[in-house]
Amino acid sequence: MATPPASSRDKILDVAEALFARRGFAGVGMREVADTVQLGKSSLFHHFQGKAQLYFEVLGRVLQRIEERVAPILEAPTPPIEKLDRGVDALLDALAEHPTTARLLLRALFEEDAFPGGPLPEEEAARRVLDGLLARMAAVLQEGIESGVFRDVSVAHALQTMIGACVFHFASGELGEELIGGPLLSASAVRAQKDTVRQLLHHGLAVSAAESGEEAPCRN
Amino acid sequence: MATPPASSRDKILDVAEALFARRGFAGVGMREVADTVQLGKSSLFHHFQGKAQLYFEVLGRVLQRIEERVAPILEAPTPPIEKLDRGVDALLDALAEHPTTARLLLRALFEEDAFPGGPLPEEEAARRVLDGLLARMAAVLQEGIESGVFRDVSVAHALQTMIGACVFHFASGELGEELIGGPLLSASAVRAQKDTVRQLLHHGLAVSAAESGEEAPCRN
DNA sequence: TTGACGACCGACCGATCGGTCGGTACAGTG
DNA sequence: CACTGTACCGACCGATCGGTCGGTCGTCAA
Repeated sequence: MATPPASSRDKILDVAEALFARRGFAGVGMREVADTVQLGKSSLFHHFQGKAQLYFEVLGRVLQRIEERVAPILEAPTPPIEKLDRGVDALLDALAEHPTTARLLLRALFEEDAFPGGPLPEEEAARRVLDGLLARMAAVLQEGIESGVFRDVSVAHALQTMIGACVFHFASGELGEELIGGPLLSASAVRAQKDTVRQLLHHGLAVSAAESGEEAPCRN
Repeated sequence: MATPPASSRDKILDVAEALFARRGFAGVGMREVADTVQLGKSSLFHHFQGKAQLYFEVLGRVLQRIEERVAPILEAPTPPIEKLDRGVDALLDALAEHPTTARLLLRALFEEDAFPGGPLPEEEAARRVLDGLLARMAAVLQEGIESGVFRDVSVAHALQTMIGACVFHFASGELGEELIGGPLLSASAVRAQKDTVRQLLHHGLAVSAAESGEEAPCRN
């Protein structure tokens, strides 16, 4: 339709995503976005109504990407422990795919001051995607607890703790890289983080066979 | 010295802490800080060299508060599992005490763009406090793993996951309040979060008696 | 050839940004 | 009394902010 590789609109969204993740909504100027895309600042307002709309469109796109990966797994007719396992796996994959995602989402969580002029439709759309995802995750936990395969913890608190455990690694930036001694998104670091989270949840959330009755089956 | 209840300097720090936590470094203007403290904007520059110095002084104060609570526990001559238990407890208490702390720290983690004019002394001081705290936490994990009471996981990854699990709840804001259906910092919510984290770590990180005792030791 | 249209731009707007400057009020000290 | 230092302030600075406006250019249909 427009430029050969990607439309200007998509390029703006890509650039804005990276910048908003790095510096937050208030820390990014439309001028900076425009310069990076190599467009005039006025052109941004041709594609988007304003800074806020651009921001929420970026946010919605990111949430959509995650939902596409995770939601099918949580809806599949599989036992809750498998949903948990594969859901966490898919979530971490999604976070690892784009280096900006984790930071963008955490920042968005903090940016809860109401924007002037009432909520934009893009904001509400993004919110709906997030709420749906959270509800599906909570349902899995609930199901696992009711069927006795998960410990009897508060669903809400377990969900919050789980999210924190998953997301933090990918948002920890320089600090995390110093801790780990290498890039956060290297194949090995992602694998190690998956192992850590899986192990923590398997033993920490799921009731083990040893506890529930028989012996402890050793896997992997 | 100055005003009866608290010095202007401290009031500025208090207000700045709340505002930086809510809107981030770029989202807060010196004017807004000054208005809230009911001082002229110029007066802020009498107490602090500039916005960046104010910011890092706020950050350092927060980290100091946490270190004072947590460090003694991590240094005590107690078994690692008890250090973990009581350390997490103290950390969560510290986060619960000031509603702004968790957000401020997470935001600071993202704000890693170098500030113009090289790093300020306040920035380096805050960084040293944080590094020391992280090193002590890592040491506890290392000790636990070497003595066989913790699972053989990557110290760095476990540390990151643990921090995420602890901090996220207190930073989750409106979203978290909707999830748990009440204020994040109520006594009951804090207790529930402590229980969740403790349970997750106890079973997920520590090797249980059932596992380590008789049957085949589960490693990987 | 004309006209409509989408993409794009430079120039500009009022507001706000971090920060400076000169000055006032006052407490303490000799 | 004069002098000094601290706390504080209003006015102001250049730069940048989000956003608007009028207009140009190339494309495509009639």
